[in-house]
Amino acid sequence: MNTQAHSRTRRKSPPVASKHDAGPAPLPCTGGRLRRLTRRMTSFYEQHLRVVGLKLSQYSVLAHLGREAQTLTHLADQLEMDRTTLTRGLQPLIERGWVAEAPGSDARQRCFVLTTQGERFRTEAQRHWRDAQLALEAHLGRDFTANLQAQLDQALDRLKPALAEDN
Amino acid sequence: MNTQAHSRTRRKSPPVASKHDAGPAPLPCTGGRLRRLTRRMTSFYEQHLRVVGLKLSQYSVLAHLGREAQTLTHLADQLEMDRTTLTRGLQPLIERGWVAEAPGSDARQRCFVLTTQGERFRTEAQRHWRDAQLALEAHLGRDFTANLQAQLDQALDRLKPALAEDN
DNA sequence: TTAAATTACGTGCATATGCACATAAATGGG
DNA sequence: CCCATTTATGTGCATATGCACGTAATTTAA
Repeated sequence: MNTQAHSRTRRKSPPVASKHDAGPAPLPCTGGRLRRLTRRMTSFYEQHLRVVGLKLSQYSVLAHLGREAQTLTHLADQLEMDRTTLTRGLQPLIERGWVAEAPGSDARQRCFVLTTQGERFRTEAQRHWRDAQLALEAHLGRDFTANLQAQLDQALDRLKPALAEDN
Repeated sequence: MNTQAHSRTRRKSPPVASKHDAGPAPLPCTGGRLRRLTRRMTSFYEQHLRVVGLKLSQYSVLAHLGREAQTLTHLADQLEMDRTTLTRGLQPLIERGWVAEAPGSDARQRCFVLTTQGERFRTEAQRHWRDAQLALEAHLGRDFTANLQAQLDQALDRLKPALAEDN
């Protein structure tokens, strides 16, 4: 399924370091690496979540929902994701009956809660998420993972003001 | 624009650790954090790349292209991204005249090169990318960034076999 | 109270992401 | 030389991502 059968045979012409090579060996881009790792990591989690038919993002949303209704914007803030992304991301969860709209105090806002069914489902999904998390930790090493996690959190924290700085 | 005005008023009921709270404070998910950080970081880079109308991913592709034609699959391998994602991602770059298709030895494969125009453009884009990278380093701290980078690379490396393990 | 500013949201657009499936070209046996 | 397999790629589908723009409800100011 996962066509990862690459780089098993050296290409015929050994990569000479010509100035106009095919791969100019780009300067290290932190953002690029991050995106790469995210792709792999997401794929890793989703191998476990596949049995419950969830994307990692969807699990994240469920994990942040509860029985107390939350505004779309509030939830988006919690998840630190774009509001409009969340709007669309909630759709499939609502259709599958895991999330429902609840009346809000303000006529403008849409409030969401986990349904009873959704709560049950989340518990099940959580087991698979946990498997993934544990598998990941086993694979990367406990300490390494903890370290990485801390590093990510710090970066997240330090990056927070940057986005709002010219507001 | 960035509606960061949240959590300014405590919810009426102080967050008691009730079992059914709105935000159940999900267990730490490395994948989730990674995705979060990627969103922010990407946004950071793209603030600088906006002037040249590039997404970070698009810059990444340009940065990995050269005058020597590369197969789609080969390029995808270099970028460690899905082949089909790249297929579509190349489209706008071709339309804008930065990338061109080159004849390949095999009738099946599509080969791509940077055009002369594309090379010029990439140089320009690279200046903005560099600004972003430097701004990032200034913001997070040199050492921190280097550390993070190393951490990401290690994770990337350790995660490589995992995906192919059942192949 | 009424008009202006603010707030909460939806939608269109352009990409990013990757899986399942389909196809054509190349290759390896027989 | 023909067929089964492998290889390189495309496409449909379902989401993810976020910006620009538009609108309705609410609040604020006059």
